[in-house]
Amino acid sequence: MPHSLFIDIPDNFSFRSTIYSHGWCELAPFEIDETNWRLTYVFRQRNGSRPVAGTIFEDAGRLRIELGSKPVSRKKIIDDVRHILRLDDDLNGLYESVADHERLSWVVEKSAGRLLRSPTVFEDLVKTICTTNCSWSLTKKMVANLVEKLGEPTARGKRAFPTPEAMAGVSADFYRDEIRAGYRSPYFVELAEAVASGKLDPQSWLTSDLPTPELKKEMKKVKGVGDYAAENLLKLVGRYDGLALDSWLRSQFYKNHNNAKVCADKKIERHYKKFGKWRGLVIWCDMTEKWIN
DNA sequence: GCGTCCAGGTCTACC
DNA sequence: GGTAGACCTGGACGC
Repeated sequence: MPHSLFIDIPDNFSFRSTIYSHGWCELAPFEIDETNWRLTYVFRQRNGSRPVAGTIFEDAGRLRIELGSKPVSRKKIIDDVRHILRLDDDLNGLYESVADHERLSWVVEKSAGRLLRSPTVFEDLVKTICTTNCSWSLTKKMVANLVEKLGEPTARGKRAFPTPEAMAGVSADFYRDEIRAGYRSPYFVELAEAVASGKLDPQSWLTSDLPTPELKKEMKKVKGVGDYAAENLLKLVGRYDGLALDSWLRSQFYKNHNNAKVCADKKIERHYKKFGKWRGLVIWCDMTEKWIN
């Protein structure tokens, strides 16, 4: 007998647009079923209890979470789902800024703009470092290795994303040899030790009062986090005033707005300047239109 | 089969 | 503050 939880769907929310908003749905312990439009994630639980896998899908106008076993805390699972799907984000400002735009009005129609994220900023931070200077296939492999080799198993064998403590418990050689993380290996050891010891609290970035440029500086203190990674993380904590330009985003801009010719980042920045604090989200929606539509 | 390039960049040393 | 060179990995590509 499955254990199911239900969440009402808020206005301006699209389950499909959200779970397919960027590549995160392909990174373990997320799994996406594009045939039936279901998203599975392995949730950590409180009190040292085993993680539990949950599959999220739309069911009669609500979101249903079908769990592999009875949860210790229903509230913890629901809070995590609300967080990863950005159910409580207010994107009215984004929609107002693109509503009359010839090329971008679809964002309103499709209720796009909610970027899927992990339950913890630590997990998003590690995953973001795994996206730097490598192919997407290698990113997926590194993250899958982290989950497979360091994640705690559910009763049925799926695994959660590893805790900072678990990641701090292995050496740089382990990251090199088992995770295939290459030069990122010592970065992961340093990061995990800092978070496990309480010296660094990435979760506090969600509610930080720091202005965005200052918060970005804080993020860049983490080894392996540069401009792109910090701006990607800023988006995941709800700040969209950085473009998070990477090679993929640049190439898409060249194709869509510059006759496939390379141009300086400043030109890209000028193009989206008018969208103000929403510009990071606007460029992302603009470049991923084909994914959603 | 082998060498080179480069992908959802960043760090360090040097100027 | 700006820039060159090094850095792991693994898939794609040319030869």
